[in-house]
Amino acid sequence: MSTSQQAILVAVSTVIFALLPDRRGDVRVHLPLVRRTRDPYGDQWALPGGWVRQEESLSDAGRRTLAETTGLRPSYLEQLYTFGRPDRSPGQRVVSVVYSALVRNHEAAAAVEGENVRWTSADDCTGLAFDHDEIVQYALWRLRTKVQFAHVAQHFLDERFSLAQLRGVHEAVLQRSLDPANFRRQVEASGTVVETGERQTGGRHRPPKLYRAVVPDGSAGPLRTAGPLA
Amino acid sequence: MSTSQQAILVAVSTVIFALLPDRRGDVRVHLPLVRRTRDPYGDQWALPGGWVRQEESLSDAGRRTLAETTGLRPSYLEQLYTFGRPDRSPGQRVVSVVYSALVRNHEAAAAVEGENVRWTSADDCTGLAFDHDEIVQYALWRLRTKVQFAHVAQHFLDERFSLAQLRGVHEAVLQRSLDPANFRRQVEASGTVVETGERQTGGRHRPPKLYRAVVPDGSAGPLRTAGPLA
DNA sequence: ACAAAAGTGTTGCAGATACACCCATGA
DNA sequence: TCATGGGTGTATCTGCAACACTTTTGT
Repeated sequence: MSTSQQAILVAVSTVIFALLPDRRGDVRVHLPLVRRTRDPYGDQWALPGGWVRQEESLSDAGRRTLAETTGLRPSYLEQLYTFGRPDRSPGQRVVSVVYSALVRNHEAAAAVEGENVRWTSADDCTGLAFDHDEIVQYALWRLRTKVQFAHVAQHFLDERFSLAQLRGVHEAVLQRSLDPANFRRQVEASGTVVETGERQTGGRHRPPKLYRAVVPDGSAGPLRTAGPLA
Repeated sequence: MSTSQQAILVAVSTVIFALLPDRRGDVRVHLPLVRRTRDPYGDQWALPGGWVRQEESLSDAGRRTLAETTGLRPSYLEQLYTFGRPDRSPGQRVVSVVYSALVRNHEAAAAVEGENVRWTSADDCTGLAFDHDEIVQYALWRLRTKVQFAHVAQHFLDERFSLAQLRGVHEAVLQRSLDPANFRRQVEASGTVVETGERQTGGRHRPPKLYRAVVPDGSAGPLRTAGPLA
């Protein structure tokens, strides 16, 4: 036997975060779920995902299955963790490589909401199929402990944004208010966003400067162009 | 088709770090390599690893294949990343879940060094089979950017250790010298190590206090008993 | 007594927080 | 002119790096 085992299936799942208003109008972290149609956990809600095909990369599989099930097309997926307990899927052995991404609100709107796709508040999202509850908790913990200005700006906001918008994003993610003055200085010191020279007019107040994110990103996985300490 | 694909193989590899003296006597980060006997990359050096069996968890597979190839048995494996480029193994599609661990010197000595197992300095370790060069670089980057007092103490040192020993470990990992006074304060402030009350006698100098690591560890992956911000 | 390493104190710098204050706009 | 949020200045606090200094052992 040159390759002693065959019967392990490789799947991908995706945890997609967006900032949407909940019933009370507060902006909170949400994620899309899909209803399962087949039997392990039939009819229950689960993370978007599917099988990895022979010739596609893991992240491509994540992108493809996400698009197929929800219509979402995030630009950048980050690998989160690989789950492989032998009993995590009844009947067959499945190893799931889980990816995570952030999407802008108008991209989130592209999701084909309906009978089988639904956005849920990430904090009270429970009772999912398989070990997906655990996966969501871990993804949320990672989001909150590793927020970076440029990263969040680039993926939750449009190309140009005001610092107030960026602050709003951080406040929604971290669930606490931040001092505008100190937030501004931190962002400026980080060097990861830069002024565009433009201003946002139209509000009933002084028009804010607009910024854009700088940095190619690739922060949290192999293939970094130039990692820290390198 | 209930499960559309079958032909992806799941493997594990392990990057094991130990602090060993190099030819010049300097303590440096080393890792064990095994010589491949079969053909993709036959005779070349590679990370220890093997196929995941049907009924074992991914980390158990890591433990087992590491023991089979090298004789090493680290207590705690941490998942590093999952590599799955379609072309990373010639001929067949292989997804490799990579784990990392730290071992004490006397544990490292348990490795069956010989014709087919060799410890190498991690920094000038190149020309490995598959994409293993890339994996080693990433593991090393993670080790150096995420050094934590308790974590390193627990896995590189014996149960009781002096702060000088702990400092020596950090200096070897980070490849620079550290101020003893500041190091002591940082460690004490971290609260992750605690005095045992004992002292180390026998050196030709003032006997240092001995410490031991506190904390259940489980720091960098799901299944944390109580993660930050929880 | 001396060497060597353990351990303590002190100072200066850098970044973060808190908060007072001024600025520009729409209504 | 006032309400609203944009934007600046500044005192204070906190943590860390640097380094001088004292203490305790073995020889």
